Amino acid sequence: MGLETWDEIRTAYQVARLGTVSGAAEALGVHHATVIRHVDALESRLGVKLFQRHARGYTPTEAGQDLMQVAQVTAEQFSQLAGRLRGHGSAMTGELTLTTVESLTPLLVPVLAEFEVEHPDLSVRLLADQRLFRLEYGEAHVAVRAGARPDEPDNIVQELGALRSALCAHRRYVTAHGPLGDDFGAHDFVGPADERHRAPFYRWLAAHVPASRVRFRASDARACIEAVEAGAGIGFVPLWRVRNNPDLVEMRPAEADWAVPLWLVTHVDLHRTAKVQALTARLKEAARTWP
Amino acid sequence: MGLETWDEIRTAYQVARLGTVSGAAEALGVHHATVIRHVDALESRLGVKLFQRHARGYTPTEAGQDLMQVAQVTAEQFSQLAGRLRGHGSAMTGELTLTTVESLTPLLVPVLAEFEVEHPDLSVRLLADQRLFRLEYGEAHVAVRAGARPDEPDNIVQELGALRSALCAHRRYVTAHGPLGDDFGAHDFVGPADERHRAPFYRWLAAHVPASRVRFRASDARACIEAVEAGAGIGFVPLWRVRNNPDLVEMRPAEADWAVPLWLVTHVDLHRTAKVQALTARLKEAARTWP
DNA sequence: CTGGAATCTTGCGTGAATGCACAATAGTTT
DNA sequence: AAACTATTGTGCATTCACGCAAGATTCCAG
Repeated sequence: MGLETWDEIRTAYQVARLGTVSGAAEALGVHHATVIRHVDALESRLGVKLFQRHARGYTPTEAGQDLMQVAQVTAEQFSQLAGRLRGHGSAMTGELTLTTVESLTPLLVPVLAEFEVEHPDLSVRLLADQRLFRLEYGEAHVAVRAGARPDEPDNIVQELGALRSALCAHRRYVTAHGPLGDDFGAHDFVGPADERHRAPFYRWLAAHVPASRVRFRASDARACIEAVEAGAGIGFVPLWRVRNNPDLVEMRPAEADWAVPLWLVTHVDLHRTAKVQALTARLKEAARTWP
Repeated sequence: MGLETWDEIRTAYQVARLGTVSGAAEALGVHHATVIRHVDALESRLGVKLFQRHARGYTPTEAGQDLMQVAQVTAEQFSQLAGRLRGHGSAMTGELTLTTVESLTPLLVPVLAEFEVEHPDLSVRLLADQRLFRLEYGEAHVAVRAGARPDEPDNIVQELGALRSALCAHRRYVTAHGPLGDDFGAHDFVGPADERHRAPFYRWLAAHVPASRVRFRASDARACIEAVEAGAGIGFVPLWRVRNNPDLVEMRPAEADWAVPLWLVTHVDLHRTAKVQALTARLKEAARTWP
């Protein structure tokens, strides 16, 4: 209680610094009367005289000099702060956090690593977990989402290509069971624990493959892929993973219907910052080279 | 340019600290609409988003966190300042300057020395010079003036007794010239350089002693007294000085008309401070013991 | 000593900032 | 699932702070 109006302190500071009400008023861009009222209010609330008034101007008392010194430091702090804050919008410094689902991290990590090298003052953080990190609370600047188009308010959504998958199996499985024809009865499949899974390729699976032929089921997408790579059967594997694993055999090429759309999501408050703009541009550029 | 409204920074600080507009509004004692408007104004003027808005509250961005840290320091500084400022009015610390004419310093010095011992945190300063120090510009807190009652505006004037003088001479002079009767023709007097001097005892001198009998004249009061003490003739010497000098002889006792009134003057802005009150009380107490 | 310049001071009218009320949204609890 | 609470967002009326201008005082110069 006492110094709750910081603007009045600022006014008193200018008066103490310049010595006259008129000078302070000009420096502050306000009227003399306002300056006088601010000082009067401050003094009466504090119960202390800050200035001695005379016809030549205002001379600060000891209390006024004390206030002036404190306010001087404050003014400098705020000035520096203003400079830094402008930078926050346009400079490439500080942290930059991207969140996504775990299964996409192998795709994103190379892009992020390259991006971090290009911007040394930027500390890039990748937040991947089972749970969905929300942008609203400032946990991340950018999110890469898969599946249905996000439509949360205050979020800006951009297309980021699609994640195409092929029906694959380990070459050991192929040598044992032969290629995949139109008859699925002789083959083992890998699928989701939940038969009603919403992913487009799993809807295709449920529609075209008898449930009895899905011999391995897992709730986690990564587990399903690893099962395929271990030779448990035929399942959907993202094309980028197929390229990196020579032991995998494409039993049926990727169909357009199986593609899972990817979305680049940013919070509207952060979307215009240079950092976010640079990263989203980089991600969209990289997405064009994805299979 | 940018952070000129300190109140808005204070508002944003509370929002960043408490996380919600409502909480900040309650802490600040204003309506939450005001808080929103302050933050909006600050952001639009800076061109930087300070907060991410969501239904749970406001989460500070990096810029907002930066502002919060700076404002936190400022808030603490101002809080400490407020404490100190209250002290300035009621505590006995810092400087305390008293100004007077040179001739009164021997009377005041003992009182000030005693006062300084009683208040160790107080640094007492005595400003005495030929020129008159004015209280208006903060050069001194208290002034002791002699002569006509000061009537400068914004100054508080209190009576401080009177300076009584007697007509004295050195005992050598008395042995040489004899005592002072009603005939002044046989005596030598010491008087002011300006015959029309306004001091009451000098008016008496001009009225009762022929100018030709004033054999020694000096413009400085101290010089006149020293001339008397040196045996140059009969002159006016303050009673306190007579008491301290056994060589002086009172040729004619002090008359009430000769007394020079003393005034205790303080600036209205500083009059109520504890320091000034203590000193003026001490001075008035000491004045009662003066001859 | 008299005019002039600069300053502070104060009453008055206007406008911008504030408070209020209601709406909308999301999270929480029953 | 539904009611409840706590939050933000916005249009409208009001008030308070601001700018303006005239007055008062002091200091300075000729």
